[in-house]
Amino acid sequence: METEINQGGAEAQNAQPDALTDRQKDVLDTVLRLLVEEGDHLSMTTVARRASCSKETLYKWFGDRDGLLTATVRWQASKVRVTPVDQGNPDLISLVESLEGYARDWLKVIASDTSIALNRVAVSHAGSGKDNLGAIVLENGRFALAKRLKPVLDAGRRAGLLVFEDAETAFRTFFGLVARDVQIRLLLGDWPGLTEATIETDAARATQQFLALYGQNPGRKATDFNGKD
Amino acid sequence: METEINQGGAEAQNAQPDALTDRQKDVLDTVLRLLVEEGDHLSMTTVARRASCSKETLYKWFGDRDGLLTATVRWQASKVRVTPVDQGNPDLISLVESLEGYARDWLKVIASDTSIALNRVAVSHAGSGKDNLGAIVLENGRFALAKRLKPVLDAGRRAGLLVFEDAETAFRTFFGLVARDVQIRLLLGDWPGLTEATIETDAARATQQFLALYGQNPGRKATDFNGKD
DNA sequence: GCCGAACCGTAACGTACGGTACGGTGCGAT
DNA sequence: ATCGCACCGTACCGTACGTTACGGTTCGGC
Repeated sequence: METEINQGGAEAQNAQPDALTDRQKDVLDTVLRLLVEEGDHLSMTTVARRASCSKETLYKWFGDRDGLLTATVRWQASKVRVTPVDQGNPDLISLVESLEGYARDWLKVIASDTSIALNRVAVSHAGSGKDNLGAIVLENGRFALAKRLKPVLDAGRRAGLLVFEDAETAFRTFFGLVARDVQIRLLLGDWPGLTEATIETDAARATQQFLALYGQNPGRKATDFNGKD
Repeated sequence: METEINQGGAEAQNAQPDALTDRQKDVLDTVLRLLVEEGDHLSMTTVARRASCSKETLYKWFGDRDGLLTATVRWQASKVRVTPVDQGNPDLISLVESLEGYARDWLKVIASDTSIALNRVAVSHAGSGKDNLGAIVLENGRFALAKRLKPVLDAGRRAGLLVFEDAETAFRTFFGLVARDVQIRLLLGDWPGLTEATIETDAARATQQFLALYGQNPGRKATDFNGKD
């Protein structure tokens, strides 16, 4: 191990996930596991023991506790990164499949232990602005989803299958129809009973509802609320 | 001051908000203000100093730190309790007004500093199950809204204005259309730009969308997704 | 005027934890 | 062989904070 993640000497800085040693990734995976188990309550000593490394190494690599947490969030984010694929001119079937797929994946993500744990610590830290965990989580969660979904929406509009003025507003409606109260309930410790089966039907229902609102449909004046807000 | 809130001697217990002295309410209001200012980071010493009371009194009244936080959440919850009014046989105008009103109020609540602070601390505590702050917040937030809204939905159905099979599912859709990504973004420190004006238009948009999905409308087969999920 | 209860302010205690220092080990380079 | 380096394990330090203890003050009841 020759490189330190921190730049600038004494100050803890951000770590590029692609510049991580395998060993460092192991440590961050341990932190993730620990976060799921005991939330933000983890101590540097616990991390060091569970990761079989010394605290000195932790501080050398990640600067301080916040740096370790930030690197962990970045590391998890880098693991789920997906490249958006622009579909040229979809038909209704493929559009529905696409939307349902995104809805399914999103529900699976927000219902996963890791996502819940990460969002919890990010929410806790969002209060006192020491770090920007909230921004990172948001950037790799909700905003990343929007970036991947908007090309699909635009393609649907170009193909005449969707009617909307502002892709952002359309996306946020889709987001609301998919997530509903699930995420906040999970974060607050409630268990809305998300199984594989309900995720499937929820994704289908959200997609159908979205199409009912934004689908090209001569019988309904949808433009009343499809504009920018 | 003669009564202690705790029952059972050494253990910290829950406090009925209606059995609170004015002085105790003052203290809890101070805690609320402090929570907004510095989040979960508040210390008993800070509370005592800001509330001009002794730490001994805090512990006598509320048992321990968690008891104080729990009492604070309960106290805030008791302040916003509203009695649901069952409307007999509404017309479309009053139904729309009702729904828009709930949407407006809900958006105002989740965008308020107090709600954000309270939800943040509840989310933090939801990880390690020491207390049930998450359940309390949920019970007085999302579930209270459902309890107040369902009579309205049922009345709308009885009047033939709404078509749905399960009120819970209909409510969750309404919830999703209103809240969308607002709450999670606020909790994570993002600022989605909720002003009085946008809240107004958002509430109207959500209501229109909800009516498009669940409103009685001959031209559209809505029952495809209006069932129970 | 006196007593006791409730309360304030503060000092004190114990502990947990973030952060640092230091001795020891394995290993590649020379 | 041995030097340097990255790392492990652990002891250690300082501090912040939850919790308790205690002396002093106010105030209602007799």
